[in-house]
Amino acid sequence: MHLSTEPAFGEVNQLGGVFVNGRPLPNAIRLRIVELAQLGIRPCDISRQLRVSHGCVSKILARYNETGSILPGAIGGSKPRVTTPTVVKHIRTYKQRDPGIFAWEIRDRLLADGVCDKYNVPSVSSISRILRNKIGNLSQQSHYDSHKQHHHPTAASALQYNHIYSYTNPMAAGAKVPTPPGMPCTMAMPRTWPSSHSVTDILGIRSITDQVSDTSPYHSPKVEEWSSLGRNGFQSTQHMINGLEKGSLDQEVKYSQTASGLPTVGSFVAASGMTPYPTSAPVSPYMAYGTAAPTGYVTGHGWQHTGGTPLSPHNCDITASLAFKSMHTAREGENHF
DNA sequence: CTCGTCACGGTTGAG
DNA sequence: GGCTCAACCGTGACG
Repeated sequence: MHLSTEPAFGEVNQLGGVFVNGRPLPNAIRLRIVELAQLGIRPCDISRQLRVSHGCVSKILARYNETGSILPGAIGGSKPRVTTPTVVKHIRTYKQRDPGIFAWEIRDRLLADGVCDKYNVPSVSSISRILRNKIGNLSQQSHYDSHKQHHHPTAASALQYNHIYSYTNPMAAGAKVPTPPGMPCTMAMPRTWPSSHSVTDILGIRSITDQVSDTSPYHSPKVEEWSSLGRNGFQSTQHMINGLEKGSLDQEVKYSQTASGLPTVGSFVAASGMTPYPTSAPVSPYMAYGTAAPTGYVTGHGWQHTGGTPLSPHNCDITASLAFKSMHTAREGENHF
């Protein structure tokens, strides 16, 4: 995007829809795409209605069909080459036992303990980085030992994810992971590499600090991370709706399509209980993406019993039709160390 | 007209 | 702390 004076407010595509180059569409829109498709609306119509390129609609639907997830894949980062969860865990342990331990000593111990061999042992600098970035506050973090695997996005942390362009997504979007045929999964892993996308996730440390003061009107969604988070913690289904975190969805409401008359929007939209884009909404390009939408939509998808969970205050008729395919299966694909 | 695909310019984040 | 690079993104165009 060309920035003249305006920060990253997105661009407008040929259909008049707002998008941000390089960033995923908001979950609310992704979800709507899937829902409309399930209502029998053709992709080309969905594209026009939501003002999302048909290529994108096609991609999202294809992914949904393949993985059962509407979520985008994990962006950025790289596959841990040496600092696998196991390695990190050991490093953490060493550090806990001997807070004064040097990185090189850790390295030696990793070798000595057979955790790594000479080919995959992390460099001293890698270890230092891990110590610095991930295990910095051991004294306060030791409690993670007991339940790091249950670390989940709490309401508090969820709040941190409230960005205009936010996704909180506990479950991953996992496009890449080969979903076993006939086993659609909403929680597909975003990456093929083991367990977590980030070491921090492995440690159960995360989140808030990363997200905190982010005032950018268009801040990164960081879905990816949340995906990772979710992998460990999405058990806390009470916050989730169909793999989406309610809070984030609410926020996504802000994402907007510059609301002004969509040609056919009315009819289709009505079908799904969606209100037309409010034109009066406050005006950041991302505001006001149809207030009713996300919450209503997401609610009560199959994997949470469809019948209006406490989570689905706005439960709407679409619910049933949106039965997200066999949800819970996914974790099978997860690697543990 | 519809839809699958892909080059492109972009962002992200672990290493 | 900055760089690299491979992952992902949605658009737009082509067939």
